[in-house]
Amino acid sequence: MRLDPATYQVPTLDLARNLLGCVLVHETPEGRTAGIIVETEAYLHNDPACHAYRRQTPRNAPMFGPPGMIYVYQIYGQYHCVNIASGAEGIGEAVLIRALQPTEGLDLMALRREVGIRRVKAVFGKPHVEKILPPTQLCNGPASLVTAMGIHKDLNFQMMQNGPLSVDSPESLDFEVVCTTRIGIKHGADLPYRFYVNGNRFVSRR
DNA sequence: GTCAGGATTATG
DNA sequence: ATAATCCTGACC
Repeated sequence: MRLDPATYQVPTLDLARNLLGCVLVHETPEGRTAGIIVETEAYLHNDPACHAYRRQTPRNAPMFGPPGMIYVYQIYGQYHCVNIASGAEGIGEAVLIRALQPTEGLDLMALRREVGIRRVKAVFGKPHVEKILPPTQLCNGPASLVTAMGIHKDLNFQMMQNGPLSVDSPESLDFEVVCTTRIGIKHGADLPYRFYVNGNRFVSRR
């Protein structure tokens, strides 16, 4: 069942924490994929690592939308990451989804990932070699999970409260949360805005 | 118009 | 450790 809309109406750091254990679901013509959110990062309006730190621009506009708005952006020319806008409308904040524990559509996820890998290999000009991705490597990074879930830029500005991409209520809350510094950023690297499920094997950078 | 750089990933 | 890759935002 989809999260109650009120769930998104909390401070961004709280949302990042509360999203752990919830289930990200994407319904597409190819099939349904889903996974438990096991790692997130918060990006606040007064945080130098935040895309919305300076001003509102065409790219970061979804971050200024109402809580629950989807923000998909491209990074390093070839990857995409998905965020959920948070905080009051007009304030640019969001939660980055960094890793999932896959629960549904693992075959479809593997297929989507394989196509992505094949594309990378083609760029390198090397022959394609069949690669078998274990479940732990299907969604263990922000760009990996976006590929596995079939998330595209066309979800930008859409809402988690309705539409094909959604977050469902947790099936279990029987886990401990670890809070540490974020990954892959230069500015604000010392801020403890990363949250993950303690001991979970599906978290990135294990 | 120009240009440096990035919330990553796969490979060596 | 490093290349791949291109869009975005800053600046002139």
